[in-house]
Amino acid sequence: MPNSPVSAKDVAELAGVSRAAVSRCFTPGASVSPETRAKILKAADKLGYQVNRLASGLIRNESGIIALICAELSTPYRSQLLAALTAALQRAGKVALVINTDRSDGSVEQALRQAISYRTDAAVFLSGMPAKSLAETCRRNGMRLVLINRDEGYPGSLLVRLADAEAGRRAVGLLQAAGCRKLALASSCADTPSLVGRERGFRAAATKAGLDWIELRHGTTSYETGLELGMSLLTRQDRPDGIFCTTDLMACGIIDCARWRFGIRVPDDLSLIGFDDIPQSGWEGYELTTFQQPVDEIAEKSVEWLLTGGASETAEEVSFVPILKPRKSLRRGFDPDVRALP
Amino acid sequence: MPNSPVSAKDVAELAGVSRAAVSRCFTPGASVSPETRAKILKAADKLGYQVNRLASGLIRNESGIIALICAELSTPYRSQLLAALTAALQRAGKVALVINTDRSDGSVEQALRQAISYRTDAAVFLSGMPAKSLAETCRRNGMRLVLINRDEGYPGSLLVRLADAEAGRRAVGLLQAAGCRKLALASSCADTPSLVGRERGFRAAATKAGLDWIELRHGTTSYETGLELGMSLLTRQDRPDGIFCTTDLMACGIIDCARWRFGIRVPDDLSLIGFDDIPQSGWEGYELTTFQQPVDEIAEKSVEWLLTGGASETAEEVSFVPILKPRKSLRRGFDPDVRALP
DNA sequence: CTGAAAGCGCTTACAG
DNA sequence: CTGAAAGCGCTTACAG
Repeated sequence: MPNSPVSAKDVAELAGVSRAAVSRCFTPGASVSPETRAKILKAADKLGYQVNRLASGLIRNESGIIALICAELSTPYRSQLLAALTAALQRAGKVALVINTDRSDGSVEQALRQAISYRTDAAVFLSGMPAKSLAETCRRNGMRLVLINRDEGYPGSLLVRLADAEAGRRAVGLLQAAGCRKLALASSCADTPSLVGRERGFRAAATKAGLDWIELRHGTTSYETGLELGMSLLTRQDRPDGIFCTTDLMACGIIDCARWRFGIRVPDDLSLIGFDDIPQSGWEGYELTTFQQPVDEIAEKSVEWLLTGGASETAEEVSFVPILKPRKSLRRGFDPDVRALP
Repeated sequence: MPNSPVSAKDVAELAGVSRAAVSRCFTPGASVSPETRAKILKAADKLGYQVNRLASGLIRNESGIIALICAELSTPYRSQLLAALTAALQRAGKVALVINTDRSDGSVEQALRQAISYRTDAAVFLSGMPAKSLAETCRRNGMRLVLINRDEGYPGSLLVRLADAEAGRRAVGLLQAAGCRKLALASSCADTPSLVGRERGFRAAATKAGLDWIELRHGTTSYETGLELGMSLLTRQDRPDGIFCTTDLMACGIIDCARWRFGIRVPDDLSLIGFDDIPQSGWEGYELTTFQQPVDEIAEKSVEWLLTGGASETAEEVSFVPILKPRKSLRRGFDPDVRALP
């Protein structure tokens, strides 16, 4: 029972070649003759040899590891993005190191230090944002950064943006078109760039349309917050009949609050638009009209950039526009031909 | 702009000590005098030094990386377990390499090979199961295995089990106590050890009680399957009034199907019990009575075993019993003192 | 407590 | 195409 994994040396001996030849055999593009390759492959297979990526990463200065830094990863939207990212990474022959961050101070910094110590080729931030100095350290170390749904990029990083404000703007138009008289903007206090963008767009459009609207922000970005948002909004004298909620998860809470606590019918008495298109939005109890985050495209694009891309000095940026996913939470009678709408 | 990360050598030079001293300074338990330690720490901090875990892993034969192998990780239950596991690992100073597996052949084998090539200290299987020969290879390489909700363990591995059959059994009693006349067992065709165990327990108890029950299995383990299960079950002549569904996700589908497609009231006309206790089960539209998987304890225990534990030759095993989480999907009037029930 | 030296498993110029 | 040799950044006996 050999307690040590087989190394290239073992394979070389069995195949009767040098360790360099073995190494070449597993290096794409290196030159080995068909005969030696065959001999080596045979020996490797027999011994169950796997290249030691720790060693090769050390020498080649490329570990093949990508850090995925993320808070609250069990949340529907996050876990979908995480799944898409790990899958895309795997298809590209890379591997994902998942690091949780929590609300505590220094948590993202610590995550990034972990990433650095494993010499990950890159770090993808699904949430949170590294301090500029730390980002600089990463870049010096040849580590690439992709920032998803963040405000600003850093030199040599990829910023993946979503047209959040645009969605907020469109929500106002859609709610109006659905015949809503009293609009509300519901959000959490998380103040992430995504939420802030959606809120801003809503405000801009509502202002422009000369509308008077209610605005409410509460707690964390969760289902429970949706419930509380619903409690506040739906007990008001001037109860809104059209709500744009910055997140599907919270919107589900509002719907449940409306339906089960107040008997308010969606969409008859209340129209609602969310954002994200989490799986639950499609469930029959919700049927939430929402803006879909193109999770797969985001993942695909991020990985593609990671793979190619000379480390440019400027911050690169890609933008996606969330696609409206019409379901049943907007009052009927509104024109289903969405393209014709604002 | 130095494009190479700082190494122990740089720190040693700046601090005026040997590279060995620097290494010791970052090795718990190694002997360094307070003065040299201070000098080194200062220099390291100034340079932004981070120990290269690739190199230390190589030399110490311990990478600090744990592979988490998992299919469909964006599913509510899986993503919760994944979050718990990564968090527990981080608290222990380890790091999680997340590998997706899909339904395709050889997918788990490939995942495990990835893990081996990164010389992960261990692999945790959240789903799927490695072939015995591969498991043996892992053990020879000093890699530990933890198998969650699997059927059998391997020598030197930890098997984490849940009392699935027990839950299935209790479900029958609870449904009976709720006054249900016609029971049904609803599941997917996934045939995982967990599902099979729950099904078996149900059957055993129903048989023992001399009950006649309907049994239906369908598709994958998903919300959509729940919908279809509902369609089949609720259109029957002898429509059941009590269902044990092996998974909350599917149970949510059944509830929605009953409520929105047939106007069947839960729990008045239909009682339901699920399994997992995913967050959605607590949402107001579901209020599903279910058995809770102790996700945090499972994660905690797994990591603890990973940290301690001489590699014993036998397969170790821990069992958890899922806790009944009473909500509102069981018909009222049934004794809320759950302890008194079967 | 400390440093010089050997070695982990690999890759990559460098000759041939 | 192939091998001998140097070197990646670290740790760990081994002396002192």
